[in-house]
Amino acid sequence: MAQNWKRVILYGVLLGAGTLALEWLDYARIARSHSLNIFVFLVAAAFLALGVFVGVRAFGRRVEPAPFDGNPEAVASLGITPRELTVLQRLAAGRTNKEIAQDLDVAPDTVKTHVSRLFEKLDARRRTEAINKARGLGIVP
Amino acid sequence: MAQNWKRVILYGVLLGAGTLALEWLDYARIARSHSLNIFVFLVAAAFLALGVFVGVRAFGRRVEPAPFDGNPEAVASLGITPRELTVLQRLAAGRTNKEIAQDLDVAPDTVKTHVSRLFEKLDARRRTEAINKARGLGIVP
DNA sequence: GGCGGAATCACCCGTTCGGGGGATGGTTCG
DNA sequence: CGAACCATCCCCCGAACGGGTGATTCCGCC
Repeated sequence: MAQNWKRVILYGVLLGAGTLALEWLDYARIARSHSLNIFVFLVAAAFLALGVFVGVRAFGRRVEPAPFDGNPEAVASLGITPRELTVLQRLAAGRTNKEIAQDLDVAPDTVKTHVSRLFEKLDARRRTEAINKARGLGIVP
Repeated sequence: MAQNWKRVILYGVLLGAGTLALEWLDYARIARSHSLNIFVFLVAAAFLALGVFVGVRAFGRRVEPAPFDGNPEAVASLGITPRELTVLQRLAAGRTNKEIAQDLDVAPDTVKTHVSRLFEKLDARRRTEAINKARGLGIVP
């Protein structure tokens, strides 16, 4: 949300810059010395291109239910600790407790504890359930 | 893909219509009787709006890796049977073998067989792995 | 009419999960 | 300092999972 405002301002500035650039061209002189048709065509083409660019950049993609930004809000509101988050990411990657333990260089029992806590915080009883809920929250891709 | 061509043609026609509309306005007369500034501004604004519209419609969203259409091609190429597919969908929903058995009104051992075959066909050794691969192929949401 | 694929079910066996419980260090904060 | 929290590890135990093998039924197809 915060980024959207920045985006709007950015493109507003871009539009202003484009307008100023046109002024700078001293278009009236061009229009007098050349065909008005050509000048208007150039203006139209330039703004058309600018419009396409702005349209794509400002309103393109998006919409996807969970854009996956790691959703720090959800992580924080659920009280998921950093260590638990790393475990959750590997859990969602389909790794076993033992594999996660080797990845993180800890004992399998430690991973079990983290996973159990994750189950509580995500209100899940199985790892597949935890994966689905984490995905639904955008915590995991 | 086929729809994209239609889309390109449609917007091409739209652009042509816009240009003709401008001609129809007898812009030269307007330009002479009013300020050239105003006229150019109007043209720019109109094409800018058109550009945004075209940009959003032609290039908006898209891109999502697996649009999820149930991907019948992948299902067929992997030789996944209809029954296995229904099992796979529930498997991906995070249900246990026993729950799936109750859903489909069969014995748990039957579900185990289907799941084992799915593992072979998806080249997975764990259900979490199977879920990820099926998702990557767009077979499940 | 037999042959193969599918769906169904069964049994065995070893591994993994998941739920208890408890314990130890280290930090941070009041 | 003590409480709270985090991370780490241990043990027990029942349930679920996964691999292997085999059997039956049904159906379509050559």
